[in-house]
Amino acid sequence: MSDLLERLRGRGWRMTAQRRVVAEVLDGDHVHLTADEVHARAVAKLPEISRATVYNTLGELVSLGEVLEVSTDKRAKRYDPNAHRPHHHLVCAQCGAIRDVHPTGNPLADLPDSERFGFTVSDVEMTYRGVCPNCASA
Amino acid sequence: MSDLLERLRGRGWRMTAQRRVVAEVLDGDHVHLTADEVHARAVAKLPEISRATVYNTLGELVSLGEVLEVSTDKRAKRYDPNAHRPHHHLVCAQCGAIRDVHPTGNPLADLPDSERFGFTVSDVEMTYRGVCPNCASA
DNA sequence: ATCCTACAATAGACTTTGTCTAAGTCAAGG
DNA sequence: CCTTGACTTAGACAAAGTCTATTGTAGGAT
Repeated sequence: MSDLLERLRGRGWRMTAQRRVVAEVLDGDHVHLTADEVHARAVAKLPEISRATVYNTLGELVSLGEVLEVSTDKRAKRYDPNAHRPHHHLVCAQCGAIRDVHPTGNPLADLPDSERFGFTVSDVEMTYRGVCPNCASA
Repeated sequence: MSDLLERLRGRGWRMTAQRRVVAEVLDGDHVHLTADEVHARAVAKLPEISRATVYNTLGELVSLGEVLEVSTDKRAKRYDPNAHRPHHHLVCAQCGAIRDVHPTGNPLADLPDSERFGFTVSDVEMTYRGVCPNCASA
């Protein structure tokens, strides 16, 4: 993720303080912030950044394939900067904590033709649910 | 689903015209309506039913385990009356059509301990994505 | 059959999440 | 350093969902 800014510049992105801040906020592993959380953290670094800019920038990052949209809870979308290795998610049913996980196996092969209804199936998204150690001990 | 009303009565549910209508609207296979769609169809059968009642009733049905909430697109939640056989979903990326599917294999077993981060994992939800025959031919 | 009462339904205000627009600002090439 | 088109802004708007105070009613008690 540290070279994200470089890659974006290379793609002809016009670099602005706002975009830099949004990219910085999204840096890290197991980061899955909502747009509002991204905005809150961005404001802490750059008080005059607007909500619309955060939404625009997140949308652009998603279009460029640099960030993934995930919706593990049924509320707001979350943004996942770990777009370069495919992965799935493990979510705590109680506190909502999210971890990136890499199951073995090939779930696409597990869908028989008779269950495809003529669709051309290209992808599968898996959300494991459970209780995290923190909530289990509480 | 036809005996849903019976089961609910057995659970001490107070039966009202509104609840009956919501349950009727949800009847069927491969039914995945949004709350608003449920409301629209309910209004057709019982014009004075309110939006809040539809939301309340859907929420109660979900709590009772009679209906599942699914969020295949990132917009509104959808309600799936097929709560008695576990299943996953296949979604058309273009038109949003949804089918219930039953993959083989045991995805829970495909998540190694090293990828569980101490969670007690109890469930997995899979969303296959692709293009339906209709959209493919268009 | 009628009455009571707790539970259910209603309208509409409110909240959250996200999108759009018109006008001002600024990065980067010339 | 000027220009220009892309970027940002504030705030209005929209969609999805929740909450509240009030009114209505299902179903047991009488």
